[in-house]
Amino acid sequence: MEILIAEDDEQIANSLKKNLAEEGHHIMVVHDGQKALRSTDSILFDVIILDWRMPKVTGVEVCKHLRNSGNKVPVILLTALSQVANKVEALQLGADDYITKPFSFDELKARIEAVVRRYQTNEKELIVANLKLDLLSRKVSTPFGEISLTGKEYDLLKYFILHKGSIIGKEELTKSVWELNYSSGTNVIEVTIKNLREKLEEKLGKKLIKSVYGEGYIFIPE
Amino acid sequence: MEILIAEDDEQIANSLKKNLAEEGHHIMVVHDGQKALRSTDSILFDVIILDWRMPKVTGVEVCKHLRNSGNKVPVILLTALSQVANKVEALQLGADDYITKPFSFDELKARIEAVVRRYQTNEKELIVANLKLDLLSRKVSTPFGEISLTGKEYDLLKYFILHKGSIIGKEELTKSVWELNYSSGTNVIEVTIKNLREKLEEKLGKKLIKSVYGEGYIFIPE
DNA sequence: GTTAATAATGAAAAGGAATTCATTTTTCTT
DNA sequence: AAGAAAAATGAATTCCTTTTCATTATTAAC
Repeated sequence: MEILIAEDDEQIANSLKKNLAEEGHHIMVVHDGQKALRSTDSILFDVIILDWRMPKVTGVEVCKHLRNSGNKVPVILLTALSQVANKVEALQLGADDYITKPFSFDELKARIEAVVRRYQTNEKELIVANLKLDLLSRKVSTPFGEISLTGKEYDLLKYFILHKGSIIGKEELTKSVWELNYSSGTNVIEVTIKNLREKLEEKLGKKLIKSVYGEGYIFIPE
Repeated sequence: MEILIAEDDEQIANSLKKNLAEEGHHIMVVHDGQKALRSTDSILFDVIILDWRMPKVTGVEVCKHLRNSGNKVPVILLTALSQVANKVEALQLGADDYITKPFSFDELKARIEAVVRRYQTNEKELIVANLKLDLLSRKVSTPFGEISLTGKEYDLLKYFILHKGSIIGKEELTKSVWELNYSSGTNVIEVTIKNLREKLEEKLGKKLIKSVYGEGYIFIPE
């Protein structure tokens, strides 16, 4: 798992990094909220541990920014015992959990597993390579930002992702994506695929949908 | 909301019942784990508060039983400060959260709202009265057939259902449903609500969305 | 290299969703 | 009861999505 730790106390940060790395996770540590936000712009983490009090941008502000940007990565806040009232605020602002210092590593580990399990078993996201489809909001995000797709483009992309690695013929697409709304004798499929390709390539810089002459298309994410 | 409290300390139980009832919730209190399990057999709760230590069946055992039966109702465990190691166990056994005594009512209230919100938004369907929203396909079905909604109408209905029983102001709707696409100085909210009302009433034969003059709207499914 | 079949492209048209507008109705205060 | 504020309504307009169209490009067969 990719874990981001934002903690300005170096002793705590190092201890967490060491213990979590021993569990086989990939850990990135930053020491202020601004760097935390910058990291989330280009890396998809599985969970983020945020200290409450940090220089420049507080943990709560980081969390708020993530949620406002539509980023649902699990967030655990580390808090001091005195800040009870703020815990209410934190949960309301979108944190998945918080832990009160001092805490045991086992406790943190269990909480990480719990929030990640809830996140992963949502089955409400399709993640492939650098693409993440949120199946409820129908938003498509990448490390380079969100891709704005129309309804048809979204349905088409979802179909491709669910059948990645397989050649999909045009007739299959008419039945599965267009359903009853398809008129034969037009090239609406080619046009829609072209538009989807443009949007994906603009963001990801590579071609994910390949043509197979006379047979159809195949989605290869890498 | 229907809330089950399983707590053998009568003082704590009564205090929680009183405070939560004042928030408008329906509270059932039992004093041991066996009665808690029996209650869950016949009542669908929105959330369950379980004390860790209880006669006959402990809170952890109740939780374990629920999860083994496939019951995903949110569970919050109340624990004493000394029982850190068992907290790990509790989360791993499927508790959604726990609170360490002593705690403030505001903290409990916030955690209840957080786990219930996650529970409600985790499922792929929202079911309320005669309406069922399929959150993936965005189809709305009733016993009398499917209701064809536009994207905006669907988002609006979903928001109402997620906040049923609460008055929702127009400004809140602009921020939550329209987000950045809202132009002040128009009556797009009123028009969209009117269109949604028409479709719901045509199918269900009753008015679910009520106006509160000068404040906003409230969704009451029954 | 040529030809036919298939795919891609730029632009326009069609259709539907969302918003705006003008007016009417309802609600609350006085 | 009257007037102001808020909400609802019918219809039109605007905007966006989807499809259609004409043309060009690419691919495969010969």
